[in-house]
Amino acid sequence: MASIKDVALRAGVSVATVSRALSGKGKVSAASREAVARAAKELGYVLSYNASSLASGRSRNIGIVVPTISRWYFANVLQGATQELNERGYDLTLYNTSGEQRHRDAVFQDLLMRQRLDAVITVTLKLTAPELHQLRLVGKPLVALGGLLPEVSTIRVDDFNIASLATEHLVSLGHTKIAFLGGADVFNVDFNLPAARLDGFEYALDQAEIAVNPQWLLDADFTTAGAYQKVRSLLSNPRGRPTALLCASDEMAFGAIMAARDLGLSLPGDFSVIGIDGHELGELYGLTTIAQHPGAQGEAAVARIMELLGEDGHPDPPSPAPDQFFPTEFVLRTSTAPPA
Amino acid sequence: MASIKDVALRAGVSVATVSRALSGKGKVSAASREAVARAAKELGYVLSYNASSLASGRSRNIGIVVPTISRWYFANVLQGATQELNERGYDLTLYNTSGEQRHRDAVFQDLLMRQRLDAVITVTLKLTAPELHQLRLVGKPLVALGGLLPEVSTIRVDDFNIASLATEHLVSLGHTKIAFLGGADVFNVDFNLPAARLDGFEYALDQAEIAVNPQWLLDADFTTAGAYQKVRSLLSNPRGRPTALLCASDEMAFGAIMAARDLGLSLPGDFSVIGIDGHELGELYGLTTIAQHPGAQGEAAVARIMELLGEDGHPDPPSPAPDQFFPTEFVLRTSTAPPA
DNA sequence: CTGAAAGCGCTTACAG
DNA sequence: CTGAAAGCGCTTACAG
Repeated sequence: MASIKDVALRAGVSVATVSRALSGKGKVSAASREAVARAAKELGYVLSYNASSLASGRSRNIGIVVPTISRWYFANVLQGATQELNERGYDLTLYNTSGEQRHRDAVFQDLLMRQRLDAVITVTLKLTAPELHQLRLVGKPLVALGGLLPEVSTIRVDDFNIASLATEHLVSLGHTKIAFLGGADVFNVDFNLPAARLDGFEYALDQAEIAVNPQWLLDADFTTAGAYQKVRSLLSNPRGRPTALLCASDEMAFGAIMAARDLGLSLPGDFSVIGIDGHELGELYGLTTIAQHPGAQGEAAVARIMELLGEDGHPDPPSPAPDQFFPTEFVLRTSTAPPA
Repeated sequence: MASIKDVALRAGVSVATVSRALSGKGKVSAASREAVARAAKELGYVLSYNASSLASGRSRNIGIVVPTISRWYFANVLQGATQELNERGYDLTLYNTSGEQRHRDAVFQDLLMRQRLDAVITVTLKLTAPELHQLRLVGKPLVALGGLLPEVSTIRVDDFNIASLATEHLVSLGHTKIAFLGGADVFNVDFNLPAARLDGFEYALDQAEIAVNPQWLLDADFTTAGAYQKVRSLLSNPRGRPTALLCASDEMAFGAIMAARDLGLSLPGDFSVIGIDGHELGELYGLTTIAQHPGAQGEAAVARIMELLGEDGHPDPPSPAPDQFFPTEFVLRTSTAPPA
């Protein structure tokens, strides 16, 4: 492969001039610039990122750490982040801790440390003190998506408020027998995100002076199948069942709807369901939900990283200021209605 | 951050010895090895991958190019690939062409070319001649997942056979009025994968001497919602409807099942559905399907890459690609039964 | 088994 | 505006 020397030789200038011409930094005469461009093109030259990074200390490479990939929220965050990074000419190095401590250790102790990254985005991961310390050691910008980390730039939705709003919607429809399906701690994702949503739920009920039935506070594993089982049991209790349910994720809400239908209940007449997420399938299910746009969150995380890197050459999408919550959207469909 | 020099100084040896001790290559006395290990640990030393790569020509970094992330198959391929790579101490650089030519060009013309990778995995992408040429220029091992590429090591399932098997299953149950729901070309994924599955379908019907009804050959966009619309129309045709349907993906099969139910049909009594994929949700839907284990495919792609890189990481003389089909699995559940 | 030294391919003060 | 040169932090023949 052609190196910068070959280009310099062919263009009849020094390597320094080639570097300046190609990077656009520093003054270069129009003539030199053109000669370099031509020579580079003729030789099919592409610069070595390793060499460039070593010399300049900048990698144009962002690391992103996720607890899993094959779940709706994370796949969509990645989708948004990759597109935005691609747009800016950055590479993305993907680390998947897979909820396994062994993988997680490997990521934080080895992979992340190797100075190949300009910055790091963590998604829904509660870093331990040693992990945070490690990252600080490396001295790279860090943005946390989906949860609060001490002294770290964070992008997140207002889980408490989302759950409270969803609950208020059910209450305003006239429901008083309302259940909550939260998520158990999975993937080492322990931001108490489920807890914040549960708090919002209880707060809204409290405001409406509706008693919380502890039997109707459930947990599943954030999957459709897991929710199906729980809700099926919930609705089959011979001592009575709720008329409405708030699910902490849309995927769980799908399972809830399937369970209700399989039991012969008609929706929303017999049973109202509201989710949280904004999953594409929600439309088909007629699911009322609160959309949180994970793709846009991924983009926002990248935009914030670029700000931190001082890379403001691009018209940044309106990323919320550091201490604001990422905006969400109430989507009314047909899975919620007044109780029969 | 501590550099190799600092370690050498502290351990009282040369940088060459440090390099050899830490990499495990070359002879080093036990005493030196130990001194180096201790010094490195005390200083919290991690080597610079950029410098290491530049000097050695090896990156311990694999590129993977996907047409999208937020679709079941791709998310699961990535899940498998990241875990396997993590296990081996490799980084993964993720490129998402997003089905947009602009992104695709950026990936192939720029990002991929920058010599930061040891090898490349492409997923369900039919590379153009220039793209293949570019990749060859870089001279890195290449593995194609999900489709056949000329002179490229390939991992793929036998789409023709899968579709044929699924069709035979319906035929063996006694169905003669069988429809097929394929996938339109999306994401620039144009391996004629849908075509291969259609061919298998038609072949099996032909073997059974059952005529293909051209009205029952449908296309959707591989999404549940898209399939729902198509199947709803299919089943509402007043001139008669099929008693069974083969869907080219499980996600589409879910849409088909939802459509049939919404029309008041009972499954599988009135209508049998079989999918292809092995999606987790299939269990909940009782979907009979042919599982293709994308996570395992991702792992297999990584394993093949490692073979191509050779044990010491240097490309071996190209051995003939072991062009076997990736194994799939027939999963019988309750969505298929003899026609009423 | 070990070290001095060349070299990987760039970037960037520095001096002109 | 331009070039010579030092340096980024490693690896790896080469010679002991």
